[in-house]
Amino acid sequence: MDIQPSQFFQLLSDETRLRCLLLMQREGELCVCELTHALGAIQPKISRHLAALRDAGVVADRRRGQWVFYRIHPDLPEWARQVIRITAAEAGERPPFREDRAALAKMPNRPDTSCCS
Amino acid sequence: MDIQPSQFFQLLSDETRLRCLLLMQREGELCVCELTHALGAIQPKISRHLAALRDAGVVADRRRGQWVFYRIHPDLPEWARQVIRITAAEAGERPPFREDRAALAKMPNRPDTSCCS
DNA sequence: GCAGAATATACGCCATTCCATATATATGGT
DNA sequence: ACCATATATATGGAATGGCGTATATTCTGC
Repeated sequence: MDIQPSQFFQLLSDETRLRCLLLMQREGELCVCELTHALGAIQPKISRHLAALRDAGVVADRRRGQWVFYRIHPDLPEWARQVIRITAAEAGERPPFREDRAALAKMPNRPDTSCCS
Repeated sequence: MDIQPSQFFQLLSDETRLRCLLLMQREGELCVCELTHALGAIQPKISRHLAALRDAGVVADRRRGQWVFYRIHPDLPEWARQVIRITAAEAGERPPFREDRAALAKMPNRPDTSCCS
């Protein structure tokens, strides 16, 4: 579970992937439909980008019922976690990242809260 | 002189650019021929990547005689400098970054030292 | 088993990026 | 002015990457 710096940065270079990662950094585990709603994107687009992050070991996925929850991989090397943390601190209060969190907060029927686990 | 995170990461996602940046992080100012020698790359390749970094404000250039020296831009935002620093600390002792420094150290007639300034 | 919801993948298309070769520009020494 | 060195850019081709649409898979509730 090692990742080359250039590959890691390549994954962060896409705004959709970066928005997903920063959202996970703040919110913890999120399912595909939450990310889809928060970013205002179509589902295959989110799934495709999450697959890229998963294949590289940057995020981990966990199925719970019909939902699949993604989170920053617990075994992600510390330097990579630091990069994500620093970026979240810098950009987290600015568009489009701030708006992503706002949209997520307003999402109705979020799987975590709407139903028993 | 502001840079978007995704654009910054896109620039770091190319190994040639990353090697140049980490080398500048360690060595300070370097000219094109030093980077060309250290990476074992052809000159237009190095120039092209340096131009991309310069156009984004990630590095600054300074002409001194027939040489052009590049360095990490002094006005680069702190979060971006941190990302570079963290990456240098992580990868600096591993290939190919370690070898780049070794090759640079063995380079004959480096412009800084071979001649009066 | 079937219907519907959530997620994943396949496909074709377009945009971007990287490359090496060739050429242009700038500087210094004579 | 001329030549050599250092650097920059232009160009065309190959590879990569992102996109939306369509479709496949996986699960839940019945």
